Amino acid sequence: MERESKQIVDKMEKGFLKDMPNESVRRILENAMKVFVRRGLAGTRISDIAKEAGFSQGFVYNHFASKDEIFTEISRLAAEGSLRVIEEVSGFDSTPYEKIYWLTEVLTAPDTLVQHHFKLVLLQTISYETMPDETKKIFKESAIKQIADICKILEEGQRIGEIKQEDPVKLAFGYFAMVQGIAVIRMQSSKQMFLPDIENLLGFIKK
Amino acid sequence: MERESKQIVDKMEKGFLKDMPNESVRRILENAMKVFVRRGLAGTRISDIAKEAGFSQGFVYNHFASKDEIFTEISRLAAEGSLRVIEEVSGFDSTPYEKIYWLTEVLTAPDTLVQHHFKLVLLQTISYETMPDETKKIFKESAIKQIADICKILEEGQRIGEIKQEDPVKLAFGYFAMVQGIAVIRMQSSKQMFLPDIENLLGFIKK
DNA sequence: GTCTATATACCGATAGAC
DNA sequence: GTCTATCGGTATATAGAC
Repeated sequence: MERESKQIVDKMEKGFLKDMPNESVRRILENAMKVFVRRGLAGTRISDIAKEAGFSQGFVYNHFASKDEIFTEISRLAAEGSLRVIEEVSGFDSTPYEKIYWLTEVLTAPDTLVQHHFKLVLLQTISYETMPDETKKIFKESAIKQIADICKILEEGQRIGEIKQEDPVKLAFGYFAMVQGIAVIRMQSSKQMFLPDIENLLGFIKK
Repeated sequence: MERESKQIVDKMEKGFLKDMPNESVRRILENAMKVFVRRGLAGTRISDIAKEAGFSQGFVYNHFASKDEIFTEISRLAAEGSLRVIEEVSGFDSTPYEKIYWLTEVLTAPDTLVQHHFKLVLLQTISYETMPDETKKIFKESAIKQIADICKILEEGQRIGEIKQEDPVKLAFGYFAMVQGIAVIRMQSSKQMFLPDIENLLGFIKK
């Protein structure tokens, strides 16, 4: 179980790194992601990103046309990575509840691309009006697909009596509320984390 | 039960309105709170706040010295209101689980000061570096007190066998993760809300 | 009390040097 | 390939009019 979730996380991080035109672009995106999450979109200066990546301010514009373009690119990568995880787990040869269990392990693991996705979703949520239209679209579509994928697993679980008999959409929303909430708590108390075991957290889903 | 949670919410909103030096200040703060949550701290212009409150841009400076001062004042009010709710519920003449149940009802009710508190906490979390030092202090102290208050209720519940026998700190963190998560989901899908009943959500706490 | 007009500073984006 | 210098726009905060 432990090894399995590590494998998924690995596969994701690889997905993030591949398809990068060059090393500079990778370094900019990787560091921009960190800074955006610490300062918000409007609060992040190009010079902040440049500094974090170890470049000069002007250099960033050799690879990206604007701050929004960087942010959009990051959002796309994070959303794709996050979706890939759910698909990965869906394909597992195990029971629906086990799939959800693994998924939770991966989604709540610290310092992963998925965590960044959650953070970007939060950013999007909490300063919606200032977001580029493109990222609004990206996150919306990604959210719909995620809910749908989880629903599929939950419904299968209900059929074999593993999951509580309640509206699967409600359960899926509740599930994401919990996982998002954990991401928030994790950001707030980066060092000490006192959270119930996954088995406990999933109490409201299990039959 | 229904009436009770409405009463608490009412009491809170009153707390927010009272002690305001004058109507203009109240209108500015009330509208600034809305705008900050939609645009973030850095993304909000003084002119945005003024517009939302129906004043001119310059007028805001007759009552506040800076954007940070407005934000700090709002944070203080929200944190105080949120703490007052928990204290209110703690004083109820009912069992610990019932207290938690009511609290959840209040904390997840839409369009309340508590919801704004959650949103401001999210803002604080997701753009920490750009926050005034004063608000960092406010939210940190408020969070510690909240966790402590919840712990007290949970421990009492464990003594009488109503609450699961697990580290109460862990349960409290899990509880706040869930409630925060619900606030996020609520913001994302303002119209349709598909969430499991409170009774279900509290499954991971109840014995 | 409330608004309009302005200075001052900062940041995003460009252009040009090495 | 990377940096420095600079322009132009925008937002904060102030000052002064009604």
